[in-house]
Amino acid sequence: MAIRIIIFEDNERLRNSLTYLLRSMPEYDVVGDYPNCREATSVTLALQPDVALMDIDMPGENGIKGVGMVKEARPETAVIMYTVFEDDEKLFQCLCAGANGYLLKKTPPDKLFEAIREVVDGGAPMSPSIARRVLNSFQQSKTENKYQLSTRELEVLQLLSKGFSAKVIAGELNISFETVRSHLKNIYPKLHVNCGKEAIAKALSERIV
Amino acid sequence: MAIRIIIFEDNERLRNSLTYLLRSMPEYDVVGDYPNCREATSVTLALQPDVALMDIDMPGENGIKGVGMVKEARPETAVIMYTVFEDDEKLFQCLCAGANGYLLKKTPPDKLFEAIREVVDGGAPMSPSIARRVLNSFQQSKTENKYQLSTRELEVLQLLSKGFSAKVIAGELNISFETVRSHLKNIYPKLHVNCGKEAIAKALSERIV
DNA sequence: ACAGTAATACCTCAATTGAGGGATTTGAAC
DNA sequence: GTTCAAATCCCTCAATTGAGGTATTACTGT
Repeated sequence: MAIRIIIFEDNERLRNSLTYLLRSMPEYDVVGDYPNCREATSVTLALQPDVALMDIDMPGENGIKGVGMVKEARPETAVIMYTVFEDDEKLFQCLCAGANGYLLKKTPPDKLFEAIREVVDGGAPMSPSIARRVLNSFQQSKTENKYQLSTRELEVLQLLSKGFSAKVIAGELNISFETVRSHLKNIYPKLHVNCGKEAIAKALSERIV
Repeated sequence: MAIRIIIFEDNERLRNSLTYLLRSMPEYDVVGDYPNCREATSVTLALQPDVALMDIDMPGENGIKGVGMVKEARPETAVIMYTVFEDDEKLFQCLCAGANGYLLKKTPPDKLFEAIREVVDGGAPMSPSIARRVLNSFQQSKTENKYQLSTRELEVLQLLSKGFSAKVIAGELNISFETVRSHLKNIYPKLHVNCGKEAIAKALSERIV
Protein backbone atom coordinates (compact mmCIF):
# COMPACT_ATOMS: atom_id res chain seq x y z
CA MET A 1 0.00 0.00 0.00
CA ALA A 2 1.23 3.48 -0.84
CA ILE A 3 2.73 5.70 1.86
CA ARG A 4 0.22 8.45 2.71
CA ILE A 5 1.95 11.83 2.73
CA ILE A 6 0.79 15.29 3.77
CA ILE A 7 2.78 18.41 2.87
CA PHE A 8 3.00 21.74 4.70
CA GLU A 9 4.92 24.22 2.54
CA ASP A 10 4.08 27.83 1.76
CA ASN A 11 6.07 28.03 -1.48
CA GLU A 12 3.39 27.01 -3.96
CA ARG A 13 5.72 26.03 -6.78
CA LEU A 14 7.80 23.81 -4.51
CA ARG A 15 4.69 22.32 -2.94
CA ASN A 16 3.23 21.51 -6.33
CA SER A 17 6.50 20.06 -7.58
CA LEU A 18 6.80 17.79 -4.58
CA THR A 19 3.20 16.68 -4.90
CA TYR A 20 3.63 16.03 -8.63
CA LEU A 21 6.86 14.09 -8.15
CA LEU A 22 5.57 11.97 -5.30
CA ARG A 23 2.29 11.23 -7.10
CA SER A 24 4.22 10.06 -10.13
CA MET A 25 5.42 7.08 -8.12
CA PRO A 26 3.03 4.34 -7.06
CA GLU A 27 4.92 3.93 -3.79
CA TYR A 28 3.81 7.35 -2.53
CA ASP A 29 0.49 9.11 -2.26
CA VAL A 30 0.14 12.79 -1.37
CA VAL A 31 -3.18 12.92 0.46
CA GLY A 32 -3.08 16.62 1.24
CA ASP A 33 -0.95 19.72 0.78
CA TYR A 34 -1.25 23.03 2.63
CA PRO A 35 0.50 26.42 2.57
CA ASN A 36 0.36 26.74 6.39
CA CYS A 37 -0.26 24.84 9.62
CA ARG A 38 -3.52 26.44 10.69
CA GLU A 39 -5.52 23.28 10.05
CA ALA A 40 -2.68 20.88 10.89
CA THR A 41 -4.52 19.22 13.76
CA SER A 42 -7.79 18.62 11.94
CA VAL A 43 -6.32 17.51 8.61
CA THR A 44 -3.96 15.13 10.37
CA LEU A 45 -6.91 13.57 12.15
CA ALA A 46 -8.99 13.50 8.96
CA LEU A 47 -6.37 12.21 6.50
CA GLN A 48 -4.42 9.86 8.82
CA PRO A 49 -1.11 10.38 6.97
CA ASP A 50 1.90 8.12 7.49
CA VAL A 51 4.31 10.98 6.91
CA ALA A 52 4.15 14.78 7.14
CA LEU A 53 6.66 16.91 5.26
CA MET A 54 6.96 20.16 7.17
CA ASP A 55 8.53 23.47 6.20
CA ILE A 56 9.54 25.77 9.06
CA ASP A 57 9.19 29.30 7.72
CA MET A 58 5.49 29.66 6.94
CA PRO A 59 3.05 32.52 7.50
CA GLY A 60 0.92 32.20 10.62
CA GLU A 61 1.73 29.16 12.72
CA ASN A 62 5.26 28.14 11.81
CA GLY A 63 6.51 24.63 11.27
CA ILE A 64 7.87 24.23 14.80
CA LYS A 65 4.36 24.75 16.11
CA GLY A 66 3.19 22.52 13.29
CA VAL A 67 5.25 19.53 14.44
CA GLY A 68 3.63 19.75 17.84
CA MET A 69 0.13 19.97 16.34
CA VAL A 70 0.63 16.94 14.09
CA LYS A 71 2.31 14.89 16.81
CA GLU A 72 -0.34 15.70 19.37
CA ALA A 73 -3.13 14.89 16.96
CA ARG A 74 -1.58 11.63 15.78
CA PRO A 75 1.73 10.47 17.25
CA GLU A 76 2.03 7.65 14.68
CA THR A 77 2.43 10.17 11.87
CA ALA A 78 6.13 10.62 11.24
CA VAL A 79 7.12 14.24 10.75
CA ILE A 80 10.07 15.16 8.53
CA MET A 81 11.23 18.76 8.67
CA TYR A 82 12.10 20.06 5.22
CA THR A 83 13.73 23.44 5.50
CA VAL A 84 16.63 25.70 4.67
CA PHE A 85 17.36 26.40 8.34
CA GLU A 86 20.50 24.88 9.68
CA ASP A 87 20.82 26.70 13.00
CA ASP A 88 20.86 24.88 16.33
CA GLU A 89 18.06 26.99 17.77
CA LYS A 90 15.36 25.90 15.30
CA LEU A 91 16.78 22.41 14.92
CA PHE A 92 16.52 21.52 18.58
CA GLN A 93 13.14 23.17 18.95
CA CYS A 94 11.85 20.89 16.21
CA LEU A 95 13.44 17.81 17.75
CA CYS A 96 11.97 18.63 21.15
CA ALA A 97 8.59 19.11 19.52
CA GLY A 98 8.84 15.56 18.23
CA ALA A 99 10.20 15.71 14.68
CA ASN A 100 11.29 12.31 13.31
CA GLY A 101 13.62 13.61 10.63
CA TYR A 102 15.28 16.81 9.46
CA LEU A 103 16.23 17.39 5.85
CA LEU A 104 17.70 20.50 4.32
CA LYS A 105 16.06 21.74 1.15
CA LYS A 106 19.24 21.18 -0.79
CA THR A 107 18.56 17.44 -0.38
CA PRO A 108 18.21 15.89 -3.85
CA PRO A 109 14.78 14.35 -4.61
CA ASP A 110 16.01 10.76 -4.56
CA LYS A 111 17.38 11.27 -1.04
CA LEU A 112 14.06 12.78 -0.01
CA PHE A 113 12.19 9.74 -1.27
CA GLU A 114 14.61 7.46 0.51
CA ALA A 115 14.11 9.47 3.70
CA ILE A 116 10.36 8.99 3.49
CA ARG A 117 10.79 5.24 3.23
CA GLU A 118 13.31 5.31 6.06
CA VAL A 119 11.11 7.24 8.45
CA VAL A 120 8.20 4.88 7.78
CA ASP A 121 10.50 1.99 8.64
CA GLY A 122 11.23 3.55 12.02
CA GLY A 123 14.37 5.45 11.11
CA ALA A 124 15.22 9.10 11.56
CA PRO A 125 16.53 10.58 8.30
CA MET A 126 18.74 13.61 8.69
CA SER A 127 20.94 15.60 6.34
CA PRO A 128 24.57 14.83 7.16
CA SER A 129 25.34 18.27 8.58
CA ILE A 130 22.22 18.07 10.75
CA ALA A 131 23.16 14.63 12.08
CA ARG A 132 26.58 15.98 12.94
CA ARG A 133 25.05 18.86 14.88
CA VAL A 134 22.80 16.49 16.76
CA LEU A 135 25.67 14.21 17.75
CA ASN A 136 27.86 17.15 18.69
CA SER A 137 25.19 18.31 21.10
CA PHE A 138 25.96 15.27 23.24
CA GLN A 139 29.58 16.18 23.76
CA GLN A 140 29.13 18.17 26.88
CA SER A 141 31.33 21.13 26.14
CA LYS A 142 33.30 20.80 29.33
CA THR A 143 33.01 24.38 30.53
CA GLU A 144 36.52 23.68 31.77
CA ASN A 145 37.21 26.17 34.53
CA LYS A 146 35.05 28.84 32.96
CA TYR A 147 34.59 30.03 36.52
CA GLN A 148 38.13 29.23 37.71
CA LEU A 149 37.04 26.85 40.43
CA SER A 150 39.79 24.93 42.22
CA THR A 151 39.67 21.14 42.51
CA ARG A 152 38.27 21.24 46.02
CA GLU A 153 35.75 23.92 45.17
CA LEU A 154 34.47 21.79 42.31
CA GLU A 155 34.06 18.83 44.65
CA VAL A 156 32.13 20.95 47.11
CA LEU A 157 29.93 22.31 44.33
CA GLN A 158 29.24 18.80 43.05
CA LEU A 159 28.02 17.67 46.45
CA LEU A 160 26.09 20.89 46.97
CA SER A 161 24.35 20.20 43.66
CA LYS A 162 23.05 16.94 45.05
CA GLY A 163 21.21 18.98 47.65
CA PHE A 164 23.62 18.19 50.49
CA SER A 165 23.96 20.57 53.43
CA ALA A 166 27.30 22.01 54.49
CA LYS A 167 27.40 19.55 57.37
CA VAL A 168 26.88 16.53 55.11
CA ILE A 169 29.44 17.79 52.60
CA ALA A 170 31.94 18.13 55.42
CA GLY A 171 31.31 14.50 56.33
CA GLU A 172 31.65 13.30 52.74
CA LEU A 173 34.95 15.08 52.22
CA ASN A 174 36.26 14.45 55.72
CA ILE A 175 36.90 18.10 56.38
CA SER A 176 35.41 20.47 58.91
CA PHE A 177 32.03 22.14 58.64
CA GLU A 178 33.68 25.54 58.72
CA THR A 179 36.01 24.65 55.87
CA VAL A 180 33.07 23.76 53.71
CA ARG A 181 31.50 27.12 54.51
CA SER A 182 34.76 28.80 53.59
CA HIS A 183 34.82 27.02 50.25
CA LEU A 184 31.19 27.97 49.60
CA LYS A 185 31.94 31.60 50.35
CA ASN A 186 34.73 31.45 47.77
CA ILE A 187 32.60 29.64 45.22
CA TYR A 188 29.65 32.04 45.14
CA PRO A 189 31.49 35.11 43.85
CA LYS A 190 33.25 32.97 41.24
CA LEU A 191 29.88 31.79 39.91
CA HIS A 192 28.46 35.31 40.22
CA VAL A 193 25.71 34.10 42.55
CA ASN A 194 24.71 35.06 46.06
CA CYS A 195 23.52 31.85 47.65
CA GLY A 196 23.65 28.08 47.51
CA LYS A 197 20.36 27.71 45.70
CA GLU A 198 21.48 29.96 42.88
CA ALA A 199 24.75 28.05 42.74
CA ILE A 200 22.90 24.75 42.35
CA ALA A 201 20.66 26.20 39.65
CA LYS A 202 23.67 27.50 37.75
CA ALA A 203 25.76 24.38 38.22
CA LEU A 204 23.02 22.07 37.02
CA SER A 205 21.74 24.17 34.14
CA GLU A 206 25.23 24.93 32.84
CA ARG A 207 26.43 21.37 33.38
CA ILE A 208 29.34 22.58 35.49
CA VAL A 209 29.10 19.42 37.54
CA MET B 1 43.88 10.22 -1.84
CA ALA B 2 42.58 7.13 -0.06
CA ILE B 3 40.73 7.45 3.25
CA ARG B 4 43.03 6.24 6.04
CA ILE B 5 41.19 3.82 8.31
CA ILE B 6 42.09 2.19 11.61
CA ILE B 7 40.08 -0.72 13.01
CA PHE B 8 39.54 -1.75 16.64
CA GLU B 9 37.74 -5.10 16.72
CA ASP B 10 38.50 -8.16 18.84
CA ASN B 11 36.85 -10.69 16.53
CA GLU B 12 39.79 -11.62 14.37
CA ARG B 13 37.76 -13.03 11.47
CA LEU B 14 35.57 -9.96 11.27
CA ARG B 15 38.57 -7.67 11.60
CA ASN B 16 40.37 -9.47 8.79
CA SER B 17 37.30 -9.47 6.59
CA LEU B 18 36.81 -5.76 7.03
CA THR B 19 40.46 -5.08 6.35
CA TYR B 20 40.41 -7.27 3.27
CA LEU B 21 37.23 -5.72 1.90
CA LEU B 22 38.35 -2.15 2.48
CA ARG B 23 41.79 -2.79 1.02
CA SER B 24 40.21 -4.21 -2.11
CA MET B 25 38.95 -0.72 -2.94
CA PRO B 26 41.34 2.04 -3.93
CA GLU B 27 39.16 4.58 -2.14
CA TYR B 28 40.00 3.12 1.28
CA ASP B 29 43.21 2.22 3.04
CA VAL B 30 43.35 0.29 6.31
CA VAL B 31 46.44 1.65 7.99
CA GLY B 32 46.13 -0.38 11.16
CA ASP B 33 43.93 -2.97 12.85
CA TYR B 34 43.91 -3.96 16.53
CA PRO B 35 42.04 -6.43 18.73
CA ASN B 36 41.79 -3.93 21.63
CA CYS B 37 42.20 -0.29 22.57
CA ARG B 38 45.28 -0.51 24.76
CA GLU B 39 47.44 1.34 22.27
CA ALA B 40 44.63 3.49 20.87
CA THR B 41 46.25 6.77 21.86
CA SER B 42 49.71 6.03 20.48
CA VAL B 43 48.60 4.36 17.23
CA THR B 44 46.18 7.20 16.52
CA LEU B 45 49.02 9.68 16.93
CA ALA B 46 51.38 7.54 14.87
CA LEU B 47 49.08 6.59 12.00
CA GLN B 48 47.01 9.80 11.74
CA PRO B 49 43.87 7.97 10.49
CA ASP B 50 40.92 9.82 8.97
CA VAL B 51 38.46 7.30 10.38
CA ALA B 52 38.45 4.81 13.26
CA LEU B 53 36.05 1.88 13.24
CA MET B 54 35.44 0.97 16.87
CA ASP B 55 33.82 -2.10 18.38
CA ILE B 56 32.45 -1.73 21.92
CA ASP B 57 32.80 -5.12 23.53
CA MET B 58 36.52 -5.78 23.62
CA PRO B 59 38.80 -7.31 26.26
CA GLY B 60 40.62 -4.76 28.41
CA GLU B 61 39.75 -1.17 27.63
CA ASN B 62 36.36 -1.25 25.92
CA GLY B 63 35.30 0.79 22.93
CA ILE B 64 33.64 3.51 24.97
CA LYS B 65 36.98 4.23 26.59
CA GLY B 66 38.50 3.83 23.13
CA VAL B 67 36.47 6.66 21.62
CA GLY B 68 37.75 9.00 24.28
CA MET B 69 41.34 7.91 23.74
CA VAL B 70 41.20 8.41 19.97
CA LYS B 71 39.35 11.72 20.21
CA GLU B 72 41.69 13.07 22.84
CA ALA B 73 44.75 12.03 20.85
CA ARG B 74 43.45 13.42 17.56
CA PRO B 75 40.05 15.16 17.43
CA GLU B 76 40.11 15.27 13.60
CA THR B 77 39.89 11.48 13.42
CA ALA B 78 36.24 10.56 12.94
CA VAL B 79 35.16 7.64 15.10
CA ILE B 80 32.41 5.31 13.94
CA MET B 81 31.08 2.83 16.48
CA TYR B 82 30.50 -0.58 14.92
CA THR B 83 28.72 -2.80 17.39
CA VAL B 84 25.82 -5.10 18.15
CA PHE B 85 24.72 -3.00 21.12
CA GLU B 86 21.51 -1.11 20.67
CA ASP B 87 20.82 -0.03 24.25
CA ASP B 88 20.53 3.62 25.26
CA GLU B 89 23.10 3.28 28.03
CA LYS B 90 26.06 2.38 25.80
CA LEU B 91 24.82 4.49 22.91
CA PHE B 92 24.76 7.75 24.84
CA GLN B 93 28.02 6.99 26.61
CA CYS B 94 29.67 6.69 23.18
CA LEU B 95 28.05 9.88 21.91
CA CYS B 96 29.15 11.80 25.00
CA ALA B 97 32.67 10.43 24.53
CA GLY B 98 32.69 11.99 21.06
CA ALA B 99 31.66 9.29 18.59
CA ASN B 100 30.84 10.65 15.12
CA GLY B 101 28.73 7.74 13.96
CA TYR B 102 27.06 4.60 15.28
CA LEU B 103 26.43 1.58 13.08
CA LEU B 104 24.99 -1.75 14.09
CA LYS B 105 26.89 -4.81 12.92
CA LYS B 106 23.92 -5.92 10.88
CA THR B 107 24.72 -3.00 8.56
CA PRO B 108 25.46 -4.36 5.07
CA PRO B 109 29.00 -3.68 3.79
CA ASP B 110 27.92 -1.20 1.13
CA LYS B 111 26.20 0.93 3.80
CA LEU B 112 29.33 0.72 5.92
CA PHE B 113 31.45 2.01 3.05
CA GLU B 114 28.95 4.80 2.44
CA ALA B 115 29.06 5.67 6.13
CA ILE B 116 32.84 6.01 6.02
CA ARG B 117 32.58 8.43 3.11
CA GLU B 118 29.80 10.31 4.89
CA VAL B 119 31.69 10.75 8.14
CA VAL B 120 34.74 12.03 6.26
CA ASP B 121 32.48 14.57 4.57
CA GLY B 122 31.38 15.88 7.96
CA GLY B 123 28.26 13.77 8.40
CA ALA B 124 27.22 11.48 11.23
CA PRO B 125 26.17 8.09 9.89
CA MET B 126 23.82 6.14 12.13
CA SER B 127 21.78 2.99 11.69
CA PRO B 128 18.11 3.97 11.37
CA SER B 129 17.07 2.56 14.73
CA ILE B 130 19.96 4.37 16.39
CA ALA B 131 19.06 7.67 14.78
CA ARG B 132 15.51 7.21 16.02
CA ARG B 133 16.73 6.64 19.57
CA VAL B 134 18.89 9.72 19.40
CA LEU B 135 16.03 11.91 18.19
CA ASN B 136 13.64 10.44 20.72
CA SER B 137 16.02 11.44 23.48
CA PHE B 138 15.16 15.06 22.75
CA GLN B 139 11.46 14.66 23.42
CA GLN B 140 11.46 15.56 27.06
CA SER B 141 9.15 12.95 28.54
CA LYS B 142 6.95 15.37 30.39
CA THR B 143 7.00 13.78 33.84
CA GLU B 144 3.36 14.85 33.90
CA ASN B 145 2.45 15.28 37.57
CA LYS B 146 4.58 12.35 38.62
CA TYR B 147 4.71 14.08 41.98
CA GLN B 148 1.11 15.39 42.00
CA LEU B 149 2.09 19.03 42.28
CA SER B 150 -0.69 21.60 41.99
CA THR B 151 -0.47 24.45 39.48
CA ARG B 152 0.67 26.91 42.09
CA GLU B 153 3.15 24.50 43.59
CA LEU B 154 4.69 24.00 40.17
CA GLU B 155 5.03 27.76 39.72
CA VAL B 156 6.72 28.07 43.09
CA LEU B 157 9.07 25.19 42.26
CA GLN B 158 9.96 26.74 38.92
CA LEU B 159 10.97 30.00 40.57
CA LEU B 160 12.76 28.17 43.36
CA SER B 161 14.74 26.32 40.68
CA LYS B 162 16.05 29.64 39.42
CA GLY B 163 17.62 30.10 42.82
CA PHE B 164 15.07 32.63 44.06
CA SER B 165 14.45 33.06 47.78
CA ALA B 166 11.01 32.74 49.33
CA LYS B 167 10.80 36.51 49.57
CA VAL B 168 11.56 37.01 45.88
CA ILE B 169 9.14 34.27 44.85
CA ALA B 170 6.44 35.98 46.90
CA GLY B 171 7.11 39.18 44.99
CA GLU B 172 7.06 37.44 41.60
CA LEU B 173 3.74 35.73 42.28
CA ASN B 174 2.22 38.64 44.18
CA ILE B 175 1.42 36.55 47.22
CA SER B 176 2.66 36.76 50.77
CA PHE B 177 6.01 35.49 51.99
CA GLU B 178 4.28 33.12 54.37
CA THR B 179 2.16 31.65 51.60
CA VAL B 180 5.27 30.80 49.63
CA ARG B 181 6.66 29.07 52.71
CA SER B 182 3.42 27.13 53.03
CA HIS B 183 3.66 25.99 49.43
CA LEU B 184 7.29 24.97 49.90
CA LYS B 185 6.37 22.94 52.97
CA ASN B 186 3.76 21.13 50.86
CA ILE B 187 6.11 20.62 47.93
CA TYR B 188 8.99 18.98 49.81
CA PRO B 189 7.13 15.85 50.96
CA LYS B 190 5.63 15.44 47.50
CA LEU B 191 9.10 15.40 45.96
CA HIS B 192 10.40 13.21 48.80
CA VAL B 193 13.02 15.78 49.74
CA ASN B 194 13.78 17.66 52.94
CA CYS B 195 14.93 21.06 51.84
CA GLY B 196 14.93 23.59 49.05
CA LYS B 197 18.34 22.65 47.75
CA GLU B 198 17.36 19.02 47.33
CA ALA B 199 14.16 20.18 45.63
CA ILE B 200 16.13 22.26 43.12
CA ALA B 201 18.50 19.38 42.44
CA LYS B 202 15.59 17.02 41.84
CA ALA B 203 13.57 19.49 39.79
CA LEU B 204 16.46 20.31 37.48
CA SER B 205 17.86 16.83 37.08
CA GLU B 206 14.44 15.25 36.47
CA ARG B 207 13.34 18.08 34.21
CA ILE B 208 10.23 18.69 36.35
CA VAL B 209 10.45 22.36 35.54
C1' DA C 1 -25.54 20.51 52.33
C1' DC C 2 -21.11 18.58 52.86
C1' DA C 3 -16.41 16.85 52.16
C1' DG C 4 -12.26 17.64 49.92
C1' DT C 5 -8.70 20.28 47.75
C1' DA C 6 -6.18 24.38 46.45
C1' DA C 7 -4.70 28.70 47.69
C1' DT C 8 -4.14 32.03 50.85
C1' DA C 9 -1.99 33.88 55.38
C1' DC C 10 0.03 33.99 60.07
C1' DC C 11 2.90 32.28 64.31
C1' DT C 12 6.96 30.15 66.75
C1' DC C 13 11.39 27.97 67.39
C1' DA C 14 15.56 25.75 66.18
C1' DA C 15 18.76 25.00 62.54
C1' DT C 16 21.16 26.46 58.56
C1' DT C 17 23.10 29.82 55.82
C1' DG C 18 25.38 34.35 54.05
C1' DA C 19 28.48 38.06 55.22
C1' DG C 20 32.01 39.70 57.51
C1' DG C 21 36.08 38.90 59.73
C1' DG C 22 40.96 36.29 60.88
C1' DA C 23 44.49 32.55 60.85
C1' DT C 24 47.65 28.48 59.67
C1' DT C 25 49.93 25.14 56.63
C1' DT C 26 51.67 23.39 52.39
C1' DG C 27 53.61 23.25 47.98
C1' DA C 28 54.62 25.44 43.67
C1' DA C 29 56.61 29.53 41.21
C1' DC C 30 59.81 33.19 40.72
C1' DG D 1 63.73 33.13 50.16
C1' DT D 2 59.80 35.08 49.31
C1' DT D 3 55.43 35.27 47.28
C1' DC D 4 51.16 33.22 46.07
C1' DA D 5 47.27 30.16 45.71
C1' DA D 6 44.91 26.35 47.71
C1' DA D 7 43.19 24.18 51.51
C1' DT D 8 42.31 24.00 56.09
C1' DC D 9 39.91 25.84 60.47
C1' DC D 10 37.51 29.15 63.73
C1' DC D 11 34.30 33.18 65.26
C1' DT D 12 30.14 36.32 65.13
C1' DC D 13 25.73 38.16 63.70
C1' DA D 14 21.73 38.77 60.97
C1' DA D 15 18.82 36.62 57.66
C1' DT D 16 16.68 32.69 55.79
C1' DT D 17 14.85 28.34 56.14
C1' DG D 18 12.54 23.83 57.94
C1' DA D 19 9.23 21.98 61.14
C1' DG D 20 5.50 22.33 63.68
C1' DG D 21 1.26 24.39 64.04
C1' DT D 22 -3.65 27.01 62.90
C1' DA D 23 -7.09 29.32 60.01
C1' DT D 24 -9.96 31.38 56.18
C1' DT D 25 -11.83 31.52 51.53
C1' DA D 26 -13.35 29.52 47.23
C1' DC D 27 -14.40 26.03 44.17
C1' DT D 28 -15.58 21.00 42.91
C1' DG D 29 -17.92 16.94 43.21
C1' DT D 30 -21.29 14.16 45.57
